[in-house]
Amino acid sequence: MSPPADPASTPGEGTRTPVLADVAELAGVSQQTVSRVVRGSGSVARRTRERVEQAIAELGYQPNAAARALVTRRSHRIGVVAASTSLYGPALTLVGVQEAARAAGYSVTVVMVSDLLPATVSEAFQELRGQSVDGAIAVVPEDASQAAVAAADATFPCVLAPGLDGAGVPDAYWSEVAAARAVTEHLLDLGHRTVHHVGGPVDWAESRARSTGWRTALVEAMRVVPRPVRGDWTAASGYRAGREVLAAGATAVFCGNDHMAIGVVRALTEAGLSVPGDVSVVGFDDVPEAAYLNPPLTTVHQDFTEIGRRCVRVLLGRLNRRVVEPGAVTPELVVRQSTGPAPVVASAAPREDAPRSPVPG
Amino acid sequence: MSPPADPASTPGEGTRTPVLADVAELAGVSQQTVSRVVRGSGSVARRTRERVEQAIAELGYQPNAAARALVTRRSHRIGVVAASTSLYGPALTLVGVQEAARAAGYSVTVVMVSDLLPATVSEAFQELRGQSVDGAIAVVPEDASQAAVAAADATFPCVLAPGLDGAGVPDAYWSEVAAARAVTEHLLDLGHRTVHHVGGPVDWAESRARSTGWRTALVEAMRVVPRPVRGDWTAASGYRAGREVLAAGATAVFCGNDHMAIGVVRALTEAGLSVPGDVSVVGFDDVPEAAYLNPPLTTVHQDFTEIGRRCVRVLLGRLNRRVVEPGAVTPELVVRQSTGPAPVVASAAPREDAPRSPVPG
DNA sequence: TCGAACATTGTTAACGTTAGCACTCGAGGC
DNA sequence: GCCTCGAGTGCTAACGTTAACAATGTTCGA
Repeated sequence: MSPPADPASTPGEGTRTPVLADVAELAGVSQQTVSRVVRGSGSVARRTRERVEQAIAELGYQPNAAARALVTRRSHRIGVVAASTSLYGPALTLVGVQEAARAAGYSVTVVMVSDLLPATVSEAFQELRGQSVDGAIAVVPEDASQAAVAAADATFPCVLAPGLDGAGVPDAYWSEVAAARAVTEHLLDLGHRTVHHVGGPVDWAESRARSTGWRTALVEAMRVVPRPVRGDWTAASGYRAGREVLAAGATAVFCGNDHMAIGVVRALTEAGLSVPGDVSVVGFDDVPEAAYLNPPLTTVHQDFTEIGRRCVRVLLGRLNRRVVEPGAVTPELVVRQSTGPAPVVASAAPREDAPRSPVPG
Repeated sequence: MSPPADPASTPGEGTRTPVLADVAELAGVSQQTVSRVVRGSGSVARRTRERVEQAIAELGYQPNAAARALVTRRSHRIGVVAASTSLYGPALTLVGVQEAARAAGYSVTVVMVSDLLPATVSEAFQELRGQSVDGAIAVVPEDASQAAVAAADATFPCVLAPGLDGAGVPDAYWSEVAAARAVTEHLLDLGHRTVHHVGGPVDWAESRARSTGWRTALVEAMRVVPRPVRGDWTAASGYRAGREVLAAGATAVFCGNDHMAIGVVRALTEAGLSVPGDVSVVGFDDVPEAAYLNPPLTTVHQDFTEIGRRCVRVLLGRLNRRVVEPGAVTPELVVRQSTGPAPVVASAAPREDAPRSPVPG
């Protein structure tokens, strides 16, 4: 067999990368015609087109994005500002953004921020503007970013990840509130007198939505609302929080995310309590391994990828001066084995069927 | 109080974004002088510089990246090709890449691939080349990508994530082999007669490195080498694999990553076995929640972020025609509570001190 | 006092692409 | 046969920046 006869695969060392003019010369047409073929716009005779296409293939020509962006004022690139962590939610949202952007012919430039100070986030947006992206998505669903997004939006189109669209509270927010309510009610239905809460950082909108849903359900059912414990999304913080709610005598704990729930379960187990025998624990997000934990975790499933896709849809709509409604992605309660009936308090107390009476204190 | 007197924050609707010429006119100098101030190169009189800087601030000028890239032939942007999943390792590596790139004044464009076919990966690199990035990093540590990277590297500088530098086997590979050996020896030292293995996809270099280390340790200790079971990194696949090794009567299982280990532990627990009482399980990667699982998982810690940083260092070095040795990041065995002494086989058998003799069959 | 070296600034020509207009044909209606 | 129309094509001027060179003064040693 002879060596592969693909000239494009061996550009040599001194060879300049081909430009429009090279293709034009080889095909014996003007640059403009080549440009028309490349962009697929305007009318080009079939024979000419074929000749040009062959020349392109032969030279391995690829249009220069910078030059195109310069003259078009469109880079076909969108920016994403994301929290530097590898949190499950943001990571998956990014996947969705990628997917949708690529499908629409856009590439994605990511800027990660290490902290969530307003200044840092603003700076990230400035950096993106400097990179001449067409628009940006903030996957930093933080309060801090809200102001930064609003400010940056004056300069170039920006979208906040959960779907907050500049004004008004996003549907996504209320979906999470509803899901958190469902979780709490599920626990109450199991006979727990009240539900403790291990929330995420208060400055995350998601955190607040979940806490709000939990509190609302409790208040509506006229139960005591225990003081929520705050974590930072990590299992380590969940562990610490777990020891706290343990000391508070909780029988049911709703956690702001699955990782914190893992930590809570650990703290409980270490103290000799069984989940769900003694204490029920619920997470949020439904990380892929949630179903395989010990015990399999009851949690709320979220379609983060879809959230990312919708962000792109909204942003791309904005670029074309259209307003696209993101619509809500409904999170769904997934009951597994970390939740169960409330433990019978007194040792030999007869099993009550529905201990639904308002708590004494 | 009067409204804030910051003209930059309210560019209005019809205002064109300012360009070099605008700044030059306002400052009463030539474009070139402004350019020099912006780039910080060349010599500019102090007074002139101050005047220009003020004009820049007043106009909120920001250089146009596209124009700069066009003339400089440097976009100051690097590309990353990553697997579309939100796997812990790649996600964290990306964080490291981001961090280092940003520190060096580069921004990062990410292309995610949904599958790992050579054609798909090659296409991703082509797309990046079209985006005129200065270089690219493959965080798709897959065999398929290796060829694609090599091919793309002919066109523009590319680096493969674990540190494979075009030729030769990377240090990173051997580090993983060593770590896997350490795991296996740890298990053997605990008295297990052999160690079963739940590996990742065979076409991942990491997978093979880990499997190789495991096999080597077993062979050196003259133990039977059980047929490894393959998973796909997910807990679900680990669960299925767990049932297999269970049927094979394993007393020690080394998993290719933590998530599969979670699945294995689940399968074991479900079958009424205790970990580590009946079976010891080890993971790989040390995801943050590993320490809080039930039981806390013995695993191998990896500094993925550092790997990402080093990739950038190597790539940026390449851009400046320097060869930078990535160096190896040594993974470290973290012993927690999922590993313990081998169970005593016969009910009342006297406890052997070191059951190190070669296995019967 | 003169010229050389230097610091500072300006002028001009790229970089690779696309938009806008102008041009050349052949076909078809009158 | 003339005019109009449209398809197909080419020419020219941007887009916003930087590199290379040229043109100023300015300073300093001889």
